[in-house]
Amino acid sequence: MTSRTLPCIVQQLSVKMARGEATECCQRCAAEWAPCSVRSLQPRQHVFFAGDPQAYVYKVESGALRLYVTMPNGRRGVIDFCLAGDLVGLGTQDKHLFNAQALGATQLRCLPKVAFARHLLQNAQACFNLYEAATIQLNRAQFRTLVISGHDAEKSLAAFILRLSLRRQQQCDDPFVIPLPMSRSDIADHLGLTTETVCRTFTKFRRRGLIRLQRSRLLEIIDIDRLRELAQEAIGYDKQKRRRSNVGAQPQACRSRT
Amino acid sequence: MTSRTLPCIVQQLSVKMARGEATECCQRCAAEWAPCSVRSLQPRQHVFFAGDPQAYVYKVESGALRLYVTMPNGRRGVIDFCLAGDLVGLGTQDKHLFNAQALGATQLRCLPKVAFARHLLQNAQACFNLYEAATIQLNRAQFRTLVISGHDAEKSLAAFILRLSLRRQQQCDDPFVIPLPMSRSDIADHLGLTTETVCRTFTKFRRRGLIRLQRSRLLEIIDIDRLRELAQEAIGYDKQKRRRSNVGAQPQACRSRT
DNA sequence: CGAGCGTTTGAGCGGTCTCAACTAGCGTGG
DNA sequence: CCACGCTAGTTGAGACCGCTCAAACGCTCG
Repeated sequence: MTSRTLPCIVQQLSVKMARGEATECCQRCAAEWAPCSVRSLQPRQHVFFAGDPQAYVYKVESGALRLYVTMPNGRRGVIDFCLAGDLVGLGTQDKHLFNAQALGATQLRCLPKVAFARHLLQNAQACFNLYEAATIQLNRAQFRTLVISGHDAEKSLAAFILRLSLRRQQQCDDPFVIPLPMSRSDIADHLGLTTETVCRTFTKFRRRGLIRLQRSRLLEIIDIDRLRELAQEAIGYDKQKRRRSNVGAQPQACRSRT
Repeated sequence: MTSRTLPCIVQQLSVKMARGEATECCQRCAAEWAPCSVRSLQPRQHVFFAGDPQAYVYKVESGALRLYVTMPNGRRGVIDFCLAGDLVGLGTQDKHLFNAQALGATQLRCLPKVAFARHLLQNAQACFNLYEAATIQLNRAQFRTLVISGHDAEKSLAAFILRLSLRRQQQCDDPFVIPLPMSRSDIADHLGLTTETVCRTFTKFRRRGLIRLQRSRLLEIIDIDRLRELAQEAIGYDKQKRRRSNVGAQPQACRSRT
C-alpha cells in the first residue's frame, strides 16, 4: 500500500506535536502516576467545570473527554478532545478555565496537583518532560488556529479526520478505520462550523469516495491522498523554509528598506 | 468614563494567560538571560524560517515580531504577534515550525538552546517556570481558537483589540492608546479574515464611536464597554462556573487604571 | 411499537470574500 | 518644489459559502 502513508506534513507535525508524545513523556517518568487514584465516569459526566479549583492532573486511561466552554451567547466551543493517553489539567493556574466532560464511559488517573508540582520541583527531568509535553500541545493548538481560520469546511474537516487517523496510528490502531467518540455537533463546535455543515461535508466526502461511513460513528478512510491534499491547504507549512538559514533580506517576503 | 476597567473575562484570562506572565517568569530566573547575546533586526528581517534548526530561545526586548506560516495555496497564517517581553522558540523540537519576522526595528536576546536546556535540567525551578510559561501560552492559543471559530469579524476584532489593550496595561502603558505595529493584513491573517473586512470593521467601530484611529496605526479606545460586550460573545467563558466554588472574589482580576 | 435523540437533507438568507477602483502617506528623483 | 511610484489603507458591488430554519430519516431503548 504505497500511498497509504499519512500526509507528510501532518506526520512531521505528528512526531513532535501529537499527544502521543505527551503520553510517552509520561511513561518515561511513570513514577508520578503509579500511586494515583483512578476515577470512572459515566457518559456525559463532568470531570470538572470551568472555575473549579484545579486540584488534579488527569490522564485519560480509556474513553474520551471533550474540553469545552460555553459562550455568553450560548454558543459552545469545543477546545479539544482527549483520547486515551492524553493529559488534562496541565498548568499552574489555580482554577480550570474550561469544562471537561466524558463522551462515553471513561476512566481517568488522577494525581493531586500539589504532589505533582512538588515532584516536578524535585525532579528537573520530569519537569522538562512536562515542559516538552506542554509545548507540544501548544504547537498543536497554534496550528489548529490556522486550520480553523481557513474558514473552509472541507479543509477543516479533512484536517480533523487526518488528525484522528494519525492519533490512531500512534496508538498502533488501524489508522484507516476510525471510531468517532464525539457527535457531529461536537466536531462542529470544535471546528467552528455547524452540525449541518459537518454533516454535509461528510456526505460530500462520502460521495466523492474519500471516506465511508458506518452508523455515522465509524469512519473509514478510502482515499487518504485526496484528504491530504485538502488538509494541506489548511495546515500550513512553509515551503520557503529551507531557502536561508537565519539572515535578513528575503525575496518576496522581505523587502528591506534601510 | 466610569467603567474604564478592562473586561473581567479577558482580565481573568490575562492574569494567567497573557504573555506578561511569561515575562515575569523569566525575570524571576533572569540568570539564563544575563549572558546571552543581543540581536538587532531591521523591519521585515526574519529571525528564522520554518524548517530552520531551532538553535536559540529568543526574548523580545523591543519592537515586535510576527510568527506566521504560508500555506500551500499561498494564504498566509499569522500564528501570533510577539511584543516586548515575549519568548519565542520554546519547545524541544529541533526545527522551527513557523517563520518569525520583525515588524519594525526589533531587538532580541538570544540564548543558545543547548545551554538553555542544560540549565533547565539542572534547575527544576527554572524549568518549572518555563513549564508554566508554556502552559500559559497554551491556554492563550486554545482560547484564541474559540475567538477565531466565532467567524464574526466584529467579535474577533474586538477581542483582538482588547487583547492588545490588556497587553499595554500589563506593560504599564496606556491601555487606551494602542500603537499597532502590525498591518491590516497581518491582523486579517491572524484572525482568519481579509484585509478589507478588517478595514471595514475598524471603520464600523469608528463610526459607532467605539474607537478612534489616527494615521491607521494608532488606535484609541473610546468605548471599551461596548467592545467588551462584543468580545465577550466571542471569548468564551463558562457561566456555570459561578455556580460552584468560584463565587465572589476575583482575586487579582481588577487592577483598574488610574 | 413509539419516544427521543442524533443525523441527514433541503431552501433561502446573510456575512464575508473577491475583484476592483480609489485615496492617503511617503520617499525618490527630476 | 512638484511629479511620480509604491505601498498601505479604504470603500464599493456582486458572488459564494456556511448559517438559519425546517423537515424527514435512522438508530436505540424502554
